[in-house]
Amino acid sequence: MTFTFQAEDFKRDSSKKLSHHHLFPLAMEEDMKTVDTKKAGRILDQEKENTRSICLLEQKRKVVSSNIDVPPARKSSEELDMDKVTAAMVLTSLSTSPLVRSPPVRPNEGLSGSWKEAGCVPSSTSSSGYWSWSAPSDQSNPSTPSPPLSADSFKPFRSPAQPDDGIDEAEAGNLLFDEPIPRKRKNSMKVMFKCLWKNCGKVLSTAAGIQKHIRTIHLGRVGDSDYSDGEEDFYYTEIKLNTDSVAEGLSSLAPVSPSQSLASPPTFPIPDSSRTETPYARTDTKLMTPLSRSAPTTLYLVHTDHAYQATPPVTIPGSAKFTPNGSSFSISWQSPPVTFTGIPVSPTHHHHPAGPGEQRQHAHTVLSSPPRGAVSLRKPRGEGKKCRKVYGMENRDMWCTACRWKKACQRFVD
DNA sequence: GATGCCGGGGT
DNA sequence: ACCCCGGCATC
Repeated sequence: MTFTFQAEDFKRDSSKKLSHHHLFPLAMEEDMKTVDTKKAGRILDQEKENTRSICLLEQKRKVVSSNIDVPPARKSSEELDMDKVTAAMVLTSLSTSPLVRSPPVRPNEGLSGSWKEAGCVPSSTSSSGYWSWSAPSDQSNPSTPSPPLSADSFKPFRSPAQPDDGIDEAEAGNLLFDEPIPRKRKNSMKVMFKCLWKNCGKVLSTAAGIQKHIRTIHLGRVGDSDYSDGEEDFYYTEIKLNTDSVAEGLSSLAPVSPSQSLASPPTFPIPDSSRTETPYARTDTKLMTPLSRSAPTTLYLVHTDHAYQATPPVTIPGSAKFTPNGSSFSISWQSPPVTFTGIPVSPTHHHHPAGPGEQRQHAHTVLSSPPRGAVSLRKPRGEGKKCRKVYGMENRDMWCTACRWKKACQRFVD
């Protein structure tokens, strides 16, 4: 059993975790072979995997039956049952503490892995990667918000009806955030669930609640039946309020107590994820990606330090005025992959934050037919102080990324 | 001269 | 994609 798990596990991770080789000499051999055969072609590989799976199952059977008297014929179904039970346990533990890296997950993986390879369910994680939160997909379709779900935030509230997914998510979490994460998750984490449906910012404290909300309100599932095809999962996200890192990052910024957002569900509860320079807080920011919000009348400067590389920032003008200075300025979070098409901004005043290409071109189309032939349609330099001016050359590491790269400043947009 | 940032190159 | 920098426009 144990051996099987290790070998299987190793096979799955072989492409990534080369550093673990010294732990499993046997597996290393296997792995090397796998690497070699990769060049020869996937078919061979597949064949090999299957054979190995069979061999391992055989081996497993021997080991188990030497200890326990089990009829071999029933073996597979029993294992499946145990699979489910273990998966349920794992999911339960996951739902209570999001980052429990519970060892039972791995053996489970091993087992399900062999079943999968035998042709049951293809594992999306091992082959094609993981969920991406910058999913550029259907922005055009208003009925599918397609929220940016990181594997990390996705994991804890997967419905137990899908044990396989739960396992995969767990693995994805491990793969994605292997190194620095453990200190992020502490018991100071508050978890809420926010509906991502357009113009609905409902926040509930339980996954079941939000699922029900989405089912009934948005998906129009009539009758309060508990039937769920898991679709709701895509329409809500988990809001983690890490009092530690947030407070850490916020120490010099606007004082917004996390509990405040807990106390006021109907309002928009996000603005505590402010700009920080700490990677941990930045990760948190990703977790708290709101997809849509009921249009606020105040100014929201939506950007991140890395907005230059990431999705373009969205600026919603309004009555309130933020005056950026060194210590406190815009509320920022990872801007969701939604294009705010209906914002009534007079084109002449659309001196927007220059984002990457797409946004720039958009500006050109909005601006009334720019003079032809002018090759360098350079936008006039903004008068606001930029990172360079504010922080100075000596504090270059405090600049926003764009400034550091001599790009249009993303922190102090004009 | 200082600053902002586009365009382009390196990895 | 990320990062850096030459060089130009603007202040």
